[in-house]
Amino acid sequence: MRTEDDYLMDIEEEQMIELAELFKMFGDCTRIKILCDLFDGEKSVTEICEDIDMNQSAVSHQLKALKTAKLIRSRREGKAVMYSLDDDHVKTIIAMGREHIEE
Amino acid sequence: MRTEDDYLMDIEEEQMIELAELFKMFGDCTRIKILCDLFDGEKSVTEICEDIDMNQSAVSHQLKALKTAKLIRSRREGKAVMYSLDDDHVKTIIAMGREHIEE
DNA sequence: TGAACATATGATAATATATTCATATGAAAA
DNA sequence: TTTTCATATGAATATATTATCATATGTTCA
Repeated sequence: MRTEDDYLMDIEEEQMIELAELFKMFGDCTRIKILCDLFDGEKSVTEICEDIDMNQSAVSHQLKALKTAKLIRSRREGKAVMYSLDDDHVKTIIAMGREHIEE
Repeated sequence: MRTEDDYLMDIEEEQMIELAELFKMFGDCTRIKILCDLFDGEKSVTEICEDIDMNQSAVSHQLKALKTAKLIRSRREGKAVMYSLDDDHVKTIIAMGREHIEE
């Protein structure tokens, strides 16, 4: 039999998994660089590649991951695809991280 | 020759790596559970194991990682070792994460 | 239409990470 | 002082993750 407690525990479990998935996005150097790069505003894939000095394929793969996590969004502009931050919390989270490591 | 630009880039690079390392700590389900569990305050390893339903060895390994990242601290009390959060930013970072996933 | 540019994607290989098991260390109590 | 309880740790295995390569898709312009 499934008690209400079990149910609540599963909710928490689910949320923990989601939280971990989210923070995983910040836990990779390439992705963090992309996010920070987008602090300046919307940028094309090519621009991002140049800024963070990474090849196009690697960047595209990570952009996809960040988009799936709803941290960035994209729109096409001619040949280019422009990416930008899609969540105000991104800056806050990274700012908190910076404060932590600066201690 | 090493220009000042290179130097500054390396600083950023270093900080990005540190940031990613930090967020990696939040990017694992077991560790997130441990951190959230410690929101209640100081707990022994045994308590944590029970709360998050994980075996002692796995928990100890992750506690070590969290401690190295300076997110938690420990003190011995008799046979037990008590762990607690070591940084105010932890709660804020997780709170921001929660807000993100609740949208 | 096809050449040129920009981006995306699947497969693979290299690397990193987490859990488990066995055991070591450390403290307290019998 | 040896038994028991609590925690830590090294090694091994299993799994996940990332970058790279080759190539596909999509867009513009000659």
